[in-house]
Amino acid sequence: MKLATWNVNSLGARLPLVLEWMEANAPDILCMQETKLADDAFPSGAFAELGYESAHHGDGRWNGVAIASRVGLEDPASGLGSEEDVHGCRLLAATCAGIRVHSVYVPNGRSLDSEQYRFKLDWLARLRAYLAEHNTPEGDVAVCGDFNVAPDDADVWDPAAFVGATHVSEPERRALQEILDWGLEDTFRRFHPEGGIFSWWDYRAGNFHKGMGMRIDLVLLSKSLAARAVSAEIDRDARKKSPRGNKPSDHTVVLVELD
DNA sequence: ATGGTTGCGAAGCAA
Repeated sequence: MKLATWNVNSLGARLPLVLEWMEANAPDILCMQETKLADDAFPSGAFAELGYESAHHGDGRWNGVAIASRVGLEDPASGLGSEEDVHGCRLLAATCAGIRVHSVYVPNGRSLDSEQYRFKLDWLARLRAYLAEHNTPEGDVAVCGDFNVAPDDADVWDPAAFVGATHVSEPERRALQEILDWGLEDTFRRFHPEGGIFSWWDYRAGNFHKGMGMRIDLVLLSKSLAARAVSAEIDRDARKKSPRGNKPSDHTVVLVELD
C-alpha cells in the first residue's frame, strides 16, 4: 500500500504532471494540497480514468485539498468548522482501505509578526482538537499534507538563514509536536533521521539546484499504521521538469509504503 | 546579492 502527499500548487496547472506521476508510481492513496480549484472544476473524471475515486474541498482561487484513492474512498468530510471556512479550504478527510486519511494544508503564516502567523498557530491547535474529536489514536489514522513547519533544524537547508522566520519557530514546532503527541509519528523521520532531505524548494534563484530547501510536507501515522510502514521516501525527481515536459510544483511528493 | 519565480488573472497578491 503506497500512501503519498503532494502540494501540487494548482491542480489546474499541474494535472498533466500529477497524472503522469500517478501512472508511473501507482500510489494507492494520493493526498493533494493547493489545488486552487472550486469543487465544480475538480477533474474527478481524469482520476477515474486511472482507476481512482476522488474527493475535493475547494472554493476557487486559493487553497483547496483533495484525496484520490484506488482502494476505496468513503465518508468524505471537509473543513474544521465554520471559522476555518472563512480562511479557505484546508482539510479533507476520507476513509480509504480502513484508514482515516486526512489531507491538510496548514496556513503559511507569512511572518512572525503577521496576523496570519497567529491564525496558523490557532489552526494547528484546532487540527489537533479535530483529530481528537473524530478519531482515536488506537485507530488507523493518517494525517498527510503541507504543514508549513519544518520539524527540526535538520529539515532546513541552513537554519541560520531562518532565524526570525516562520516554518521553524518554536511555537510552530510545539504546535506540530502537540499533534504528534496525540498519537502520530513523523514516519519519514524514522527512516531518515539524518535530515537534509527536503520536500519544498522556492522557485526563485535556482534554490532547488542549490539544495536550498525544507522538509515541510509530512505523512503522520498512528501507531498501528506506523508499525506497517516499510519505507518513506521523498521523490526529488518530481520537483524537476518531467520527461514529457510538464512543469513542477515547488513541492514534491512524500511517499510512504505500508505492508 | 533584500534579489529571484510561479499561478491566478489581468494588477497585485500569495507563496
